[in-house]
Amino acid sequence: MAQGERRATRQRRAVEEALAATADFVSAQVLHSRLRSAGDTIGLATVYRALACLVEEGRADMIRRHDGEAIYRLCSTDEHHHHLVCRDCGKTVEVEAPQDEKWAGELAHQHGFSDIWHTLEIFGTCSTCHETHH
Amino acid sequence: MAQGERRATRQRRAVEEALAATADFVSAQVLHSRLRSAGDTIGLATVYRALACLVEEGRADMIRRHDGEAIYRLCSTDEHHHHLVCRDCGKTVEVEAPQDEKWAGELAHQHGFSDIWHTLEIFGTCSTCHETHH
DNA sequence: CTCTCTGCAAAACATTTGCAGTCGG
DNA sequence: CCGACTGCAAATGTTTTGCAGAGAG
Repeated sequence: MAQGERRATRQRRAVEEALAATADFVSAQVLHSRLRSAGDTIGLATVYRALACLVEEGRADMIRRHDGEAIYRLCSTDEHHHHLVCRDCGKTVEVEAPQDEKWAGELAHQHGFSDIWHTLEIFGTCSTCHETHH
Repeated sequence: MAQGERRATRQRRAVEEALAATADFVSAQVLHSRLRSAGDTIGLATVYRALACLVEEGRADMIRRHDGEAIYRLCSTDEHHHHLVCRDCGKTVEVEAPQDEKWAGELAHQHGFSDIWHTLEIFGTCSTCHETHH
């Protein structure tokens, strides 16, 4: 957890590559089974640990589905942004909210809050999944 | 789950009252221990079931903390709104985002998404907890 | 060599479910 | 009375942790 050094191992690399190969948000579980299917030998715990590192380093985003599962994605930019996520397949579109940044900050400040952090995620069903449904 | 009739029981009422007595978001676990401490005899599973009903009926809101725990609160209005929540004590301020509603809808539509749903929660540390910290 | 990382199995949690008994309407 | 509701314990599903051994630097 606390980074004393942080080593580049085969597994760590594999997780990052798998994450990079996915344009959309994926859960640790899914990522793990993909790696296994691809022939990699890696434990689920290791996937979780690797993801935690990436998030801690600020190289990946983690958001929560409404059902509580955590889903991850490599950050494409350093800037704060939000997502439009398909709740079925996970397909993601990165979007930015015009003035939410300062709006949220000011609002919070007015109420005496500090260390502000905010989420804005839009979930929906993408056209592909919509058709597939029935 | 599916409402065939829905009965008003002592436990159901107790959960709703306890929720009403709390201006802020609370987790099912916390609500349960409060009820127990207050002398009520009620099972944790029942609390979960009661909360699920309230949410289903649209009488309560459920949001997810970043750590994945679900927290609940009675809805004060029927209108869609967002929250400014203290991550330490749970203190909540109800806020509304100017035009996020239509913005999110249009944006999603442009990308072919349907059944839109969105979250916008602002987390921070309220002044009281900020002082308490050190 | 040393110290972090890994795998695995067990543990920790939050939440759900199966069931037999309870009780609202 | 009938069927929804309850408590409890067991089951789930995700994420974390303990530990002995492996491997990066």
